[in-house]
Amino acid sequence: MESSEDRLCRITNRLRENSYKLTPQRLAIARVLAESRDHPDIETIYNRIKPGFPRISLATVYRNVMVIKSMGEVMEIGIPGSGGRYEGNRLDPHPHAVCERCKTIIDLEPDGMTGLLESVQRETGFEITTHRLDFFGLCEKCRKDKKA
Amino acid sequence: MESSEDRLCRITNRLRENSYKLTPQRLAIARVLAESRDHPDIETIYNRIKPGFPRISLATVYRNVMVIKSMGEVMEIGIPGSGGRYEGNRLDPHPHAVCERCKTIIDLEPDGMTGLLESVQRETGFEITTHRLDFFGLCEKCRKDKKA
DNA sequence: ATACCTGCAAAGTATTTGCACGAAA
DNA sequence: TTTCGTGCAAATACTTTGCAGGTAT
Repeated sequence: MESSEDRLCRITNRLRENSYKLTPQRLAIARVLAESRDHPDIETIYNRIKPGFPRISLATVYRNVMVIKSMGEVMEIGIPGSGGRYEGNRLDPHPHAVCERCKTIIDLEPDGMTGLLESVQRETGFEITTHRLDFFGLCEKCRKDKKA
Repeated sequence: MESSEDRLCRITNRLRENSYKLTPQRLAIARVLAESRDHPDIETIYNRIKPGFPRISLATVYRNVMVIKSMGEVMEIGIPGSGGRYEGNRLDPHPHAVCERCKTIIDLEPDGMTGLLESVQRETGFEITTHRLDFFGLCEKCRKDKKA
């Protein structure tokens, strides 16, 4: 996996390329995305930034995550019954295991998706840009907690 | 594929089993779900019912889709940047091709997912209840429209 | 008769937008 | 200096909830 620093560099380069100004808030948001090994939602990102920027607003976080997403440098993982979750440390589509109880998201390794992808393009006539493969269920911890 | 009538029967039976009253509005919502070959959102369901029930409220549609979903008789397809979409005519998880421009959703046939599923359970310790595999891109029509 | 449902309006969430001031280039 | 970005507050969109009257069983 690319290092957090590499990811951050890449994001800031893309911001420059696209003539976005490198404000401290924007950089802080990019850093949180690049460094996160979990899959934070907007509010979590906001809370991680607040210690360094006590006056930052939620709107700024929304705006900048959207900017970075529009450049394709962060992926949104939408899970039913909760706001968007974001993954900025890797950009290749890969499967997730989502716990429906505690909302934990675990990254899985991609598996022969390419063959599948080609056959979908052929069958549907779609030009496929990305995909998602997510498994839903209960993680080990929640299985135990439920019994107790 | 199960016929719409079979699907509707199954849903009404499950409603009875769970002691839900069979109100005309509830039945109308179940029928729309059972008959839809597309993937309507709440408002679309509402609009399809309105001709027969001009005074039905959006809240009733929300409530009943939720009831039917809680019995596992309709699947929710969440796509980023739009409200929930619902699929009531088939219950087996299967892949979709989603057009990011016009939001059309096309059903695909499931493909050797079971092997993949087992290895995920083994690797993560999750108890997997369902999954989703969705491909995003541009449908043929939107590809042409974009060029024009 | 009873418990559940409905429509309406109000309240919640989550997210976006208008604006005046401030900061990056 | 110019253009863009920020924080704030208001607006929007989507969904849920409280309630009084109505309906299925």
